[in-house]
Amino acid sequence: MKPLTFDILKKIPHQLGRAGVLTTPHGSIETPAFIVVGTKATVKALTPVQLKEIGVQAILANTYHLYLEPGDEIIKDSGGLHAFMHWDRPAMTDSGGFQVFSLGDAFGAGVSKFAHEVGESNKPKIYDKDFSLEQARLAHIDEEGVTFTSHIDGSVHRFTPERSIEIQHNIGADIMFVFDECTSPMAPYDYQKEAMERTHQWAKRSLKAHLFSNSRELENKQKVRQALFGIVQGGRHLDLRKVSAQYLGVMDFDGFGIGGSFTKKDLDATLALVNGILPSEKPRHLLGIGEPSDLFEGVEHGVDLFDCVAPTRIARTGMLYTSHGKINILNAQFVRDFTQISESCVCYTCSNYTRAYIAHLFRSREMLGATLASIHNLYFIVNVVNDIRQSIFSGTFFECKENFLRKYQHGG
RNA sequence: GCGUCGGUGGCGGAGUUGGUCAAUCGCAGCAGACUGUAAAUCUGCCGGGCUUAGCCCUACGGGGGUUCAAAUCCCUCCCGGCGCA
Repeated sequence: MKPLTFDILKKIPHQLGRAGVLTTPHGSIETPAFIVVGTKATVKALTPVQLKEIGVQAILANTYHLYLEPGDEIIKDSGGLHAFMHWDRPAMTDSGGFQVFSLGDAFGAGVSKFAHEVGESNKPKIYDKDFSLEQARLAHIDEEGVTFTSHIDGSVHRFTPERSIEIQHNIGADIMFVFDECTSPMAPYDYQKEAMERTHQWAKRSLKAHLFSNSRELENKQKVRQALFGIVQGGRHLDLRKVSAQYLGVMDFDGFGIGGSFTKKDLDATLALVNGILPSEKPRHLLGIGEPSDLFEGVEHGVDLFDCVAPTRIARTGMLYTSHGKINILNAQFVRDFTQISESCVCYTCSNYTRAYIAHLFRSREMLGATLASIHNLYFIVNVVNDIRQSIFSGTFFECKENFLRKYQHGG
């Protein structure tokens, strides 16, 4: 039996995009879908009840963080991630692969999921000439795996593909990801290639470890309920992306993640290429990307699942989505603004509170501000994707995209 | 009234063996950033003006003085705390 079934219900004509239903042991996910990030087995500032009220279909937790605290054994002994955090809908775990990047190459370097075009400098946070980023970084990579220095207490830990899978089995999410290496967009071509090849070897090892564990579980007559996604890498180079999609696409994964860092310019081309190669009957998850405009591009080019920290992270610093673009609620102009955050939004926050009130909460550092802002931003993003889904069924994807972006990007 | 300590930028509070002081730092304020969460975080600005990695004004209760040079020393006045009458 498979841990996952994926039914494609409707396609965007002449495009890779589609709408479907992904069914997991904890229920189904209507795709395309926005998966909410809950790194440490909690979506920051929100309760599961609030998440459900928003319409969140699934959450994504993180192997590295949960391994460090509270420890995957504790989660296992508590009955697994779902029981531990009281979340009964689908859940996924990222492998810790992204931390290879964020605690490694990206450490202190000011780089992230999106590379900026030339002209916008990525200013390193550390200017001291004698300061070695190489020494300061918290992750060191070799062929076998990655050695991490805990960002919490400085203790040293070792992740390999096999170890990541073992930890993810303990955590027990419905969908897991292979342990991969996410490279910096600044890295040279040769390194991107080397890292991609290493990621491919790790994918094989992850899959093997997963299947081996599964076969043992089956002998014990326990039902295997976890799915595993491979992760396509290749940085910003289309030739590498092609190789990666071809290499992983034929492997026995339940679905695929698309990882790495992009520029706004090369996201489209990369997705079109990769999703044109990956087997169409399996779900594809664009890892870590989810600004509104990215969602339209992603769906158009065949992405089924997204996750992104942006809506919750920026919410906690007072940045809110509106149909006319983002606003910083801390700006002076909102102090006496008694309208709702985003016109015609029917989320709990917009239904009951004014911009002036949210501004007051943020200015006085009241924690409810983070909660109300997170509710709004998640509702906004989740429903952008819901609207996209509906537009696929009604055959109006491009009208939907144009209408949304015209208002969102130009304030019209 | 006498004595004593103190009056610094919106606030708190450094600086008072004179120069490297438009003045540490914190708060408040004004902006910016954030895309598989080292993030309820981080960055910049924050007396005025300009051709803003720099320059020019006005500034450390008011006034006067000493000095090449004063927030820092002296005189005087005003205000506040405390003590004594």
